[in-house]
Amino acid sequence: MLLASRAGQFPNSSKSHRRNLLTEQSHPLKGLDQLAALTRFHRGQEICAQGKPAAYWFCVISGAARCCVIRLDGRRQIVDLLLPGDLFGFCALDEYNSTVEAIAEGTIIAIYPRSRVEMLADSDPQLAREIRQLAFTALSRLQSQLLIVGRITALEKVGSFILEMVERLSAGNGNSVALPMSRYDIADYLAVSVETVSRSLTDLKQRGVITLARARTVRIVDRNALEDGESKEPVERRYLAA
Amino acid sequence: MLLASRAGQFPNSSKSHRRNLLTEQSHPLKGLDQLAALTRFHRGQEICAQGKPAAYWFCVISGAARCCVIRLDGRRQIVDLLLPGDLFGFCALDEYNSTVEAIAEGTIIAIYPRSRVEMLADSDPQLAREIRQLAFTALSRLQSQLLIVGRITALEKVGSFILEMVERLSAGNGNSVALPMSRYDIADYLAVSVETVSRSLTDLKQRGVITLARARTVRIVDRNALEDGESKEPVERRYLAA
DNA sequence: CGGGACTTTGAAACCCTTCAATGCCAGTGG
DNA sequence: CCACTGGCATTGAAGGGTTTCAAAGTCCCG
Repeated sequence: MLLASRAGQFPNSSKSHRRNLLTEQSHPLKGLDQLAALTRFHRGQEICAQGKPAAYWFCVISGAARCCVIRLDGRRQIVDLLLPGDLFGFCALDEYNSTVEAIAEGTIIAIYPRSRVEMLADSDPQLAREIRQLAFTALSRLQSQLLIVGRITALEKVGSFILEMVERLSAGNGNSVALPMSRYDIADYLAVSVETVSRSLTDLKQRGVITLARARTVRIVDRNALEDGESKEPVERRYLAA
Repeated sequence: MLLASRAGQFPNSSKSHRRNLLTEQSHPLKGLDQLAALTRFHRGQEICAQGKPAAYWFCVISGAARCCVIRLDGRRQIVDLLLPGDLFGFCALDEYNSTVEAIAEGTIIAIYPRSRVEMLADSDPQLAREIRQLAFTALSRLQSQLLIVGRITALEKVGSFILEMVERLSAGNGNSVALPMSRYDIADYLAVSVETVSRSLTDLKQRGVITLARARTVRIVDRNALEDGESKEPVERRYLAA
């Protein structure tokens, strides 16, 4: 029943994918693989919609997605960037309070029927703990974003954004990233205009802090400059902390 | 053991309070009352600290608290405002990633030993669901804040802030609030300067959108103006929406 | 009644948004 | 194969909003 309606909603889902990907890729909620419907999404395709019944939870297997809210004035705010391993679809009420769309072409999402997972969690405390853990991870993602959006200058926002993306997409090591999202996405994530994002990147490039092989390929040259972006007198602060 | 160390850490906690308040006040996690240590905090007093082991979860019984992070440059960002009924202290790792301080004098917090609550949740699926629910509520609080901080002008930010505070402190009905926090707190919550907060409030007052009986007593006169604050041509927008 | 924290107001400098236009790149169809 | 189209990215200039620095005003509590 649930599977049937889901198959109708997400025509690309296939069981052949499942066997390959869920065993190859590392992802949380391993214990739920038999409940997961793996589905492939096109760039821009909607995964779940604000206002619709919150019947599923989702996990990014590969690719990327944006969780966004459209304001009354038409502006879009991205309230979460979802990368492989991230669980989403949580909401306090019965309806999704945001819309999620795939960013990368061919983004693969594991779709879990919420009520069945919750029933399973009722009898499996370990699973319940994993779900809590993933919710806490979502909380800390949002807090990080709030800290980035709360910075003063756009240069700081873009700098922190690059650091975060390198951290999350390169698994901590490495200094370069292939950003999956457009300047528009970055702008709506940081709550600044597209032009400002572009200017900030150009600025960072000209200062020798980053290089841009192609528009979306960022390499960090001077990590300290990015990290110190938060403070105007980095040296002073370090003494205070010590 | 846990109780002993806690009593040392929070000298104001008392069992006499517990019996009165936990029965009088409505709060979540009713089933955990026997684990809760009710503690009273002074204005500005620290409830939990960034970097310390995350051994407790907390619930605001009365008063208010701010969850904040200090940046390298010394600026403070408030990443959550905690009001009666809000659960906090969740974190993805083993240490708190933010510091929580009481805002109102005599704020009362229920303190739960995390490991014992989690053990209890292992054997009580209903409790596990309640905790998840409260975590999702925390997520949606954070998302709301992100939407407010992501607005363009300070006037919009302050306007949304007032609406949110009326909503959360007056339980939805009523048009006036006694804000428990200072302009500095509001500024750090909205990521703008104190002066801008003050100017925005003055501006709203002079436009007849709100009145300020005393500095922290806000009454909404023209709710539409606040809600339309997201758009620059409120009249136009209304036509669009219709 | 005074001190201290909180709040408000003013003016200059700076940053961002907005509007406009150009440049870049890939995919499509002739 | 090439021109064309549309989405994405960059750059420029003007205007407006916010920060910052400075100072005065207000309120509460001891």
